[in-house]
Amino acid sequence: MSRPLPKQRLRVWLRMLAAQREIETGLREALRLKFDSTLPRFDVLSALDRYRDGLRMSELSAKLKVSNGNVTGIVERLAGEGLVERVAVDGDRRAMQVRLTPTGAERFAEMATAHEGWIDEQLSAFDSDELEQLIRLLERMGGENA
Amino acid sequence: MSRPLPKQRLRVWLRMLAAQREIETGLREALRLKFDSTLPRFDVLSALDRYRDGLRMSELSAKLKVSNGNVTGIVERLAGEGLVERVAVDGDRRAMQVRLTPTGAERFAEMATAHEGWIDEQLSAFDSDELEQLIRLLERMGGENA
DNA sequence: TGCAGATATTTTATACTTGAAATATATTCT
DNA sequence: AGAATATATTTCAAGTATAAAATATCTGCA
Repeated sequence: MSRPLPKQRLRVWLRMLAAQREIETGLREALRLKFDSTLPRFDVLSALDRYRDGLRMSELSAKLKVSNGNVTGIVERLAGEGLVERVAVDGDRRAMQVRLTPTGAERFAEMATAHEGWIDEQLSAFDSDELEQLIRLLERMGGENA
Repeated sequence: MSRPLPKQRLRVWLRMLAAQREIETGLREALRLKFDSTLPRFDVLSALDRYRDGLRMSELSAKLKVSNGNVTGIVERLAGEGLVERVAVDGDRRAMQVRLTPTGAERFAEMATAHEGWIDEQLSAFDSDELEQLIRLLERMGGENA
């Protein structure tokens, strides 16, 4: 005799929000204290680290699933810090290619190491099997995505 | 021969972020289109709906786990829409009690019904057993919380 | 009583986020 | 070529979010 499905689903959703918020709060603070940075900036650096040739603004916002205007601001700040650079795309004067500077790459490497450690702590309660279970379940959440 | 634990944990985290973002994007848009409202506002109304006598600003921000200043702004807008009201707490002139207006209660009831339906859709892939599994796993995520 | 410290809330500065409008450049079609 | 349309990006307005400073009030204690 379990509760009705819709309520159960709602409960899962609320629990997920809570877990996420808690972990994110920790990450945000750690990033601020250790690197004087933020999660959105980390996300941008992370995407650019994976694509060393750089990405266009629109590719960047597509990868991160945030709006174009949003990326404009974050990249602007990262450029101000000397961590990324914007170069003209030849053949299309509308477009901008963004990529890590050497400093940015170095910086990101440090941040990524720390980041992985923090997540490892936050999810330390789970063993390999449980993590696999989680992945499988989470992959089916929302819709038809990777 | 599975991948190292820290990487696996990172993968779970990233997958969780993705799922959450996707669902939230849908919710946000639905709330905007159907109710000309937002998720943060919904969250505040939801908390006040559970505590019909009202909550103080600080109780509200504690429940929602957002900063005090943040709640100030959201409540201000909700008050402007006539959905909540702020009343002085007698015995403590520093404090403010916030509660739903009748209009706010009505409005929230509609929103809550729709909200539950949206979540039900987003998590429609899961049956009762899987939802229980998810709850149990998510409850262990982060730290020592409910 | 009166003041030192604690508490409740708002204000401020800064950043992030979106959706929509604006700008600039490309492309397509006749 | 020139106009209409499409694409890439930025700008804008509004809202959300935090941390820290400022206000206002309360409490406990000398």
